Amino acid sequence: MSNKKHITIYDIARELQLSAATVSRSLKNSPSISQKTRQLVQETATRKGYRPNAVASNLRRQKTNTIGMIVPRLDSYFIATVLAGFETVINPAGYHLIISQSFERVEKEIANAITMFNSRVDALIVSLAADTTDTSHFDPFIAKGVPVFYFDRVPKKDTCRKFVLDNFEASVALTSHMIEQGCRKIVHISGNITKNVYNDRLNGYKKALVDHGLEVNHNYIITNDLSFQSGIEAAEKILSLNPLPDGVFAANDMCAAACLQTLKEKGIRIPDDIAVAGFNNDPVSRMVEPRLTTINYPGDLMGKLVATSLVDKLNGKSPVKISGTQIIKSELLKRGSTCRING
Amino acid sequence: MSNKKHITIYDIARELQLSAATVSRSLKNSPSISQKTRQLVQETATRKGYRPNAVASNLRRQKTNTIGMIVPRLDSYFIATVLAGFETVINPAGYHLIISQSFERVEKEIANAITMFNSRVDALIVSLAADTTDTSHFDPFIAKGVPVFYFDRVPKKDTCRKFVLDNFEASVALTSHMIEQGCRKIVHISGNITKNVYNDRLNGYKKALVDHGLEVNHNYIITNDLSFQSGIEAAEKILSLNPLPDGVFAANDMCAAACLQTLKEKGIRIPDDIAVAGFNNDPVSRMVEPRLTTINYPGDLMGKLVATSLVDKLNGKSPVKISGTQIIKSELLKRGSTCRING
DNA sequence: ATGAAAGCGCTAACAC
DNA sequence: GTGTTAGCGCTTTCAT
Repeated sequence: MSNKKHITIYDIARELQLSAATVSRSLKNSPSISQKTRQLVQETATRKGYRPNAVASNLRRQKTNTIGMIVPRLDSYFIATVLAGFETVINPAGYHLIISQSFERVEKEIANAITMFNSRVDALIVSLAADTTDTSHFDPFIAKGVPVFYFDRVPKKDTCRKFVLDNFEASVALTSHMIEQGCRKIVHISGNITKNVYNDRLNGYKKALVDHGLEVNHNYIITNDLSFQSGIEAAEKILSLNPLPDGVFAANDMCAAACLQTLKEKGIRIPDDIAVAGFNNDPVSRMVEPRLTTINYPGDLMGKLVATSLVDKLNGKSPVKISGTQIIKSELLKRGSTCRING
Repeated sequence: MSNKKHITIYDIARELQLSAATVSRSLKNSPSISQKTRQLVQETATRKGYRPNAVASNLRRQKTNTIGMIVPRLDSYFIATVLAGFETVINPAGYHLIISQSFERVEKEIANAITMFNSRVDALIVSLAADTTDTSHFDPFIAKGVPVFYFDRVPKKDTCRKFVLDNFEASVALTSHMIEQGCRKIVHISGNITKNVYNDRLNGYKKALVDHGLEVNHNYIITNDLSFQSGIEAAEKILSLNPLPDGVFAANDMCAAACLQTLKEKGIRIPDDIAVAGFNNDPVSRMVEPRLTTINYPGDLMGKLVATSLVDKLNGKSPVKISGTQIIKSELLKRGSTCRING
């Protein structure tokens, strides 16, 4: 913390011949203190370089005004936009954020949860790690009445508060669009299907196929970690399939883009030979050529919704909703990588 | 923080007919407590669901074991890799991280600095906002002996500890490579040149031109915010130049990629008509076609270096270095967007 | 090997 | 309008 001494309210009190209580009240502009005293205290505080000790205040108030957030990784455009939206709401409300990454591993997620709990965050926001199936490491928060909200990667159980995109509907819309463009043999590249987001996308894909009288071919479903590298490997696998597929729908843009690029390098024409689509509307979706058809995932909006709902709850403004799922409408962005008709 | 009650060491002490001091010591495995008592206390703590109150401990110890980090934005691949590297070093050392974003604005950076100070972070790591010129908002940390380390976007003054890439040398190497590929009229797209990173890149570009007997044409230097959108606008500006440039070196990959793509759409052949290069080795650099020549910016390594140096200092293992700059070697990645010879 | 007591800096009843 | 007092939960000297 420091080696040199901090100025405390006692230092100010002594100098002004006042009690610590008066100083404390003046500093927070309590109306029970005279204008004159308040101003005097505030000036003195500024002059002496007083900085309130939030640690002491937090201990005394039993509140930290800190919201903890645990996310799989920070290097995702979607997460970054959620964070941006989230902060714009909670900061004016007097809260700040502490962020940690699980790196997609439960053990780290558990460790982070413990740290957050011990730091006495006022609320916890979580998007689950890839291999998290059990969420009992968040139970202590619930038991102590600390709100735990999930977004994007949420648990199955419905005794919690969740914010998700309409992954299923988005996937149906996207797959249907590909079918309308003439695709009949569509490969789906999925992530870890124990996660709602990937499972819903997979199910939406299947539903659209069935609705259009197409068969679900299990050889056409590839599961990997949706990374850049996996996109390249998926492309190679796709090229080895017989008959050759005429569409690829990957569950994120990074993987879709890498796949598209690799297919092109192998001489496949996009979208004529194989149409390709992604998910998330990540900046990379506009970098590849042709641009990637994808689903707009409004992270900023999601961040704001979660934050607003949370702040309302922390301020006791909303009825205490322990559970409930808020579903955010997605938007299909039709772009060159799937549009055979208008090129 | 909570509405229901937390278990404290007093609860354990009462149950076991011990003093709080003994419980506290047992919990941290102090050798002055008998094995038997220690084990008993630990078992009881687990059974009762005891969770140490870090807030109280921090207040008492005058140390939070928390490192604050202020970055311009989180939606940058480089920053994300720095964070990943940083955490892998500080966590095992018993520290955790609190992150906040300045969104490239000083006012937010100042507000974040105040919050970090009041939260009594044990150290502060900063990469400056675009419009930060004065860094006096970090003085209170210095005054209290809290280490402040800068990385990437660092202040000019050398009375601080900094970690940077060899931006100047990297830029010289990249520009020279373009000249060797036959470029004679190279446009440079720069960011805010009050920032070392952009200023150094600009100067490296100029140096390489001069070294090769080429003239620095100020119409060929475009300054913007290096965003995707700015890349598109820069491309339009470039196409309006007479004579048409034969090379573009943008100070980051996102802008370079957007520019490359826009140029291509306007019928320019890359690299034959115009060669394009970026900076950072962001994933987008491998998404465009041809792939973008760029400078590898090892964020992971930088994060680890900063963290190691900081942990050493916090543990008193290193001589107290108040200042000093550590320069990290970059690497030129020659790719299709500039290579005319082997295409 | 264990306990008593003080105090980190702040806030909030409760007094007057 | 201001002061007194107690205490948030923990750690640590000093005793024993």
